[in-house]
Amino acid sequence: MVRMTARPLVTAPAGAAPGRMLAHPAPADIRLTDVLHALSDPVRLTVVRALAGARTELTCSDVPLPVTKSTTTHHYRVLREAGVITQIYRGTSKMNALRRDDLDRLFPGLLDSVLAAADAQARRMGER
Amino acid sequence: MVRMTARPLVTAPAGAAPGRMLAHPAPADIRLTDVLHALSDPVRLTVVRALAGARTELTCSDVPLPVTKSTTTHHYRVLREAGVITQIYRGTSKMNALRRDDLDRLFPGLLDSVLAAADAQARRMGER
DNA sequence: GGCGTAGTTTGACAGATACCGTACTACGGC
DNA sequence: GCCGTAGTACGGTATCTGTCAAACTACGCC
Repeated sequence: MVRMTARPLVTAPAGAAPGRMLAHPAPADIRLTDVLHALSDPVRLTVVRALAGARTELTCSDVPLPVTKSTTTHHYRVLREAGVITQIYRGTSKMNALRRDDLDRLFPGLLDSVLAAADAQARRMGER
Repeated sequence: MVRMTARPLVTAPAGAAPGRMLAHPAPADIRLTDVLHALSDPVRLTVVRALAGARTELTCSDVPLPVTKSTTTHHYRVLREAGVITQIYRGTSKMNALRRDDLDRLFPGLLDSVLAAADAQARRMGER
């Protein structure tokens, strides 16, 4: 049984100022209910689906969302704090990526089943 | 492509009064975000896990919860309205069951992966 | 340095939510 | 009919949540 690190993760570019550091929950602190809640919002589900389909990290503005920039900031923050994504500043942008490895290790199959469910839902909505 | 029924489902014992009828969303009206939200609450997740583990329907009070009866009523209602469970009155009680068939048809694998994730989380919390 | 852009902070708002307590309804058994 | 129990409606509370607007910070480019 491997004990997972319990220290919060911080991402920051080299030589970054404090305002450019982003705290993330350690894997051991990621809670299923927080993850499910983060994924239960339509806007955030759109973000996660986009990240899942991308070959690389995406900036916040790479994903068109039907809300303002400040609300976008809020949503990405929820995802980060729930442990669903990592974020790191790069220049004026912020790169986002799914914490696939962590999520798959903690909750095997969950992320993929949610993504598949979202695809199914979108298909159903699209054809109605 | 089979079009699913769009009419809300109503459960009621034979010859029941209106107050004993319970409306449920039709399968086509079940939304992934509503399901995920319903499952994202610790109390409701406890209910769902108990229902999943039971061989038969359970009454509301069969599942010990750390909240009052009125809050219990609220939680079961959220689950029903999200399409996660069915409820039907039987005498003074209300029988609850997971809508496994509907959920598996709409979102294949989702319920099982959430249940497995909840098991994993509980194991982790139990051993910490 | 100025400018434009990505993203943030702050405050506000309206609505939702989990929770409780109280009084109530409906039922089943005696 | 009475009693006990399962569950509900209602009102209230405190908190949360998604959203916006406005002002702001940080960066990269010229």
